Amino acid sequence: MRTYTQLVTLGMPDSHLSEIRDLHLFSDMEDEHFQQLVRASYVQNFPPQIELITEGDPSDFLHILLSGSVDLFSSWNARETSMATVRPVSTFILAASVRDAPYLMSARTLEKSRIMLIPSQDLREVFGKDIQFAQAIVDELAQCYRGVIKNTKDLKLRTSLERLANHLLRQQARAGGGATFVLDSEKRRLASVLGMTSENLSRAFKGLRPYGVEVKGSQITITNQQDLEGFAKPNPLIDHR
Amino acid sequence: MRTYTQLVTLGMPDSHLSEIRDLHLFSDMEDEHFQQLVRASYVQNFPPQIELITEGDPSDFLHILLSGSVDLFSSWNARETSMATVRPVSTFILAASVRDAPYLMSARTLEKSRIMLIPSQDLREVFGKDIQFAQAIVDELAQCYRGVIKNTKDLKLRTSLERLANHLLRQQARAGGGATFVLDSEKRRLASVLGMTSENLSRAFKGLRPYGVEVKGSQITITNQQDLEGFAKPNPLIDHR
DNA sequence: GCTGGCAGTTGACATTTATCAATCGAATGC
DNA sequence: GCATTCGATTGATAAATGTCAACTGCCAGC
Repeated sequence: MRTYTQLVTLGMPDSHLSEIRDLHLFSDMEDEHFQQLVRASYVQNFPPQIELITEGDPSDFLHILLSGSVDLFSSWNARETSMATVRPVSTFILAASVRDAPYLMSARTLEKSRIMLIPSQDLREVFGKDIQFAQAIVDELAQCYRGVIKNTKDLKLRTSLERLANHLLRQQARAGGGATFVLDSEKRRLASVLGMTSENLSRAFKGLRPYGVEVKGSQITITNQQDLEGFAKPNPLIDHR
Repeated sequence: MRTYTQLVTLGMPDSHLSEIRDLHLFSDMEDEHFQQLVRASYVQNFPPQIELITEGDPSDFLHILLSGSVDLFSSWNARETSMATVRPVSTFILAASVRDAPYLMSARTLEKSRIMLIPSQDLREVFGKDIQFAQAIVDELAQCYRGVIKNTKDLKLRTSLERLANHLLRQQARAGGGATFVLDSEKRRLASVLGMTSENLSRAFKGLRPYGVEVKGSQITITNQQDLEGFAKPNPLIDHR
């Protein structure tokens, strides 16, 4: 297996390698240690709709999404919810890897995706001897933690209409701040991420019309920024992402 | 201020010090580094209902609750919700400290509490030179992260009745597993933690009566363990705490 | 042993959200 | 070009949850 691993790794284009090296997680670590991680890892292409990991399974690899997109989701009692969307270039399930604990979420590709896998064991080994890397992992974990806390506040303190309004404002900002932008996920996934049904999302979009939100397919136009912000009341302690 | 700090620190009873030393977070670190942290820190007693930290403020200290209990809560738009209850001996707002970022939650004492405060700056300094400590922080952070993820799953995948049922099962287990146990917080706080109103919690308790839950004040008796578990469907990927 | 205050409960009602079924509409395949 | 499929929408309805007001019961303080 290690042989296969190396073969695949050798096939990794330099562009990807340097992109990974520049990730906050790796940028400050010793070159030798980085090489050690890369040698142990491998890169693979996945088609859309492939379940990469299943909640409850042991966490053998830290995953790094190089291109494409991945849905993190969870199930219980025949219900399912989208927890987050991973976009390149970033890691996912870091917490499970460092704790050597079972995954709490499942992951599936949304589109064709290129993913680097670092064996959790190697991750922990390098972690133990590279303080810069340790620092970076702490930073990344703390950021993830804060992200989930913000999400919890969003869920507990806001109605679904308010969550949608703030989501649109965040997405608008990420898209450059223009009045018109395009939703980056299916509406039913968006509904699940926001903790509602897709029917309810449809109605929520209508409910935002009085505040200056126009919807045409997946294209959103905010015709009255002030009104929308007045309703959404965005807050850096919840919404800054 | 440092003088005051040291004075207070010197007044810390050894029992507390060794208890802190045995905390997972500190147990493996160099003695010298531990001493450095302790010298920089101070310990203080707070009466009940004191707001220790306010969300949005810069995070100057890592807090360690030595005795008493603390409520972590958040507000938005005139609404408020309890995010978690901190019980001794454990840390809180670690993520904000290591990131040097503003608090995302406020904290108030629920009862008379003894709290140790470690300046975030010292924390980060020692962190940079003690790999064991770094390791422990990563572990703690990862655990916190996983806790919040579980909470999010609880909120998004379960109804309030199901959340209450599972909460009772968890609390029962923590209390030793007997059929009768006592709730460890006010019902209105419990309601807020579970993401519901206190009126709704009252009705939820009634709704669990058919599954063998008897309520007398804050004393709960589970008369039919099987029925309750059959309804609650507890799951280690959500409920193990 | 009153009595005021307060957490908790209850009932009536409003709002929010989910469910189910039907339909629309754009994209896909033959 | 037409049928099929699937996501999205809509309407009707049900269920869950929140709100408001009144009331209960217990405890603390005089």
